[in-house]
Amino acid sequence: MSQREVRVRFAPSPTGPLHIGGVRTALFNYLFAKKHGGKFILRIEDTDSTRFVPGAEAYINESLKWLGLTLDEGVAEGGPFGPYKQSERKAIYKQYAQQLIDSGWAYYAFDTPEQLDALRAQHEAEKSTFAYDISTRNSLNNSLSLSDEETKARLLSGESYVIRFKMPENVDVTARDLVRGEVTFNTNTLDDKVLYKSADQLPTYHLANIVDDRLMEISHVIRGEEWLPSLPLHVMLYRAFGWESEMPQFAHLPLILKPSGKGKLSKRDGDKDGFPVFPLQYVSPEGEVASGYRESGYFPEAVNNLLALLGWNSGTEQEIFSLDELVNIFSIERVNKSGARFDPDKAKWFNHQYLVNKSDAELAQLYLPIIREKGFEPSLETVTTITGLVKERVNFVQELWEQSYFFFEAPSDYDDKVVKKRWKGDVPAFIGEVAALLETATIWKAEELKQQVSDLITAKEQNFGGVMNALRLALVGGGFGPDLFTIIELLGKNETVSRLRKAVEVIPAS
RNA sequence: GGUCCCUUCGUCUAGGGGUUAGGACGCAAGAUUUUCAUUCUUGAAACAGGGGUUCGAUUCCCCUAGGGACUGCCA
Repeated sequence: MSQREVRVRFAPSPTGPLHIGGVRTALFNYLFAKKHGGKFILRIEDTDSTRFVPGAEAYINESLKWLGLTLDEGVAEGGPFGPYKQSERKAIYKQYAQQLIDSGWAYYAFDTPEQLDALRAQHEAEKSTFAYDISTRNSLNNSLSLSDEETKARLLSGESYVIRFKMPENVDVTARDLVRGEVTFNTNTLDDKVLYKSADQLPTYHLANIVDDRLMEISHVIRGEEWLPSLPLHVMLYRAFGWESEMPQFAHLPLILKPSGKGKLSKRDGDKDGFPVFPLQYVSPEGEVASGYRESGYFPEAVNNLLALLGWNSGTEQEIFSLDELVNIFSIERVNKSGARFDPDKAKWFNHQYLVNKSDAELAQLYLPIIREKGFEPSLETVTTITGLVKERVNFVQELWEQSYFFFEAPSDYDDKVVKKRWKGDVPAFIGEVAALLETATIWKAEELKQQVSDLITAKEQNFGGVMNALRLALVGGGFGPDLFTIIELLGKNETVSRLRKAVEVIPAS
């Protein structure tokens, strides 16, 4: 590779929230840039004036920020190659489009969208496909089929037009892709793409992308595989401008596929598979709400980690990586070619790993607001202790409550299945005896209490497991929770005895 | 339909001419914790098919099949 500075860009269009496929592309760009000591740039591709969505750009920025993908240059960050928003670069593109016209690589076309739609419909009816290409361009309304006078007259009259690329005939275009190797296309299968539209004085993606990557000195274009079909067009554009020898290198990332069914994951998949497709919760201008990883309780580190392993792997058996570790170990050569199906279960597992690895105190800080919302005001130490007791069994901070609510309030109902299995025979009566025993206890320590209860069980010839489960039922309302005597110690004598008495009174023996 | 891309357990993947084809998620069983979870151990589970090349192909080549992307005055 040359000595050229690595400069990569993430170039979303602000037509809505970013989805995790886009986030993954951003992440890989970031990792690649940082790995090579280069720059990570955000460029807003808002050349479609009709699809602008208010708030989308802010959403993109907030998402990157949440994930810790720090930008070196961008709309808000500025930089020596600005502006970084294409709608603010309007004046730049026109001359490049003109350059292509002048050199014969492009032409004016006056066909209206309606006319083209009609042609497409007509061809479809005849089971063929309409393409604006070498086979049809001479019979359509453009500067190739019209006389120079006619073209000039139409332009002068202010008739709206479009500038199309004149795809040359029968050229094999070979491009090198960093993940796929060489890819070859023949220009006969390509059409004359629109590069510029007079209606809003803006280029289309294709022109803007080439011009900006050139002007911003982008060294590597890392984008999704959905762009692979336009690679030959882009190469031809570099060729047409005479920039081919300094063209960026390309890497097309495999797609992220839906967990169920077929096809690539899309924004419209929303929450229907029970997991978020967006980094942050998104409320559309129409008021529709789609959930986000952040609001669902995912840690940003976990999201980065799980996304990194979708389409890339280190070649080792390590699966948990911090962002810094990823930067160190990332390489584009180890990116996979095939699409990866998103696995919601594994995503949760990743979050679990990060959650468990956080200190009890740190998690307690995150858990405390939830407890307060429920109306309790425990000390941070208490919450820290409780968090440590149950964190192994949850994937998300918000699940901590369902695993530990009984430390704060008595169960209001009891799991039927457990009642049926454990609350029978002379067990309820014996629980009453345990209550009486505990009431007289003088040393309120888990080990001590366990000893006393065990002695009572032995003396009364009860079954240890059965009694323990019944106690558990009475104290937490079900068959779950951490070590029982730890719970009892934390609950304190009054609360423990009162819960046992209440259970004996309230739960019908079966 | 056309063009291009892809194909190892259900999923994410390692591997790569000779391997008991490895790991992770999930699933199942067992152990331990005289209670729950954790943890541990074990198990089931894959080279899409057919042709070559080769002493030998899961690995290299070709074909078929399957999947995917693109096919807009969208990105």
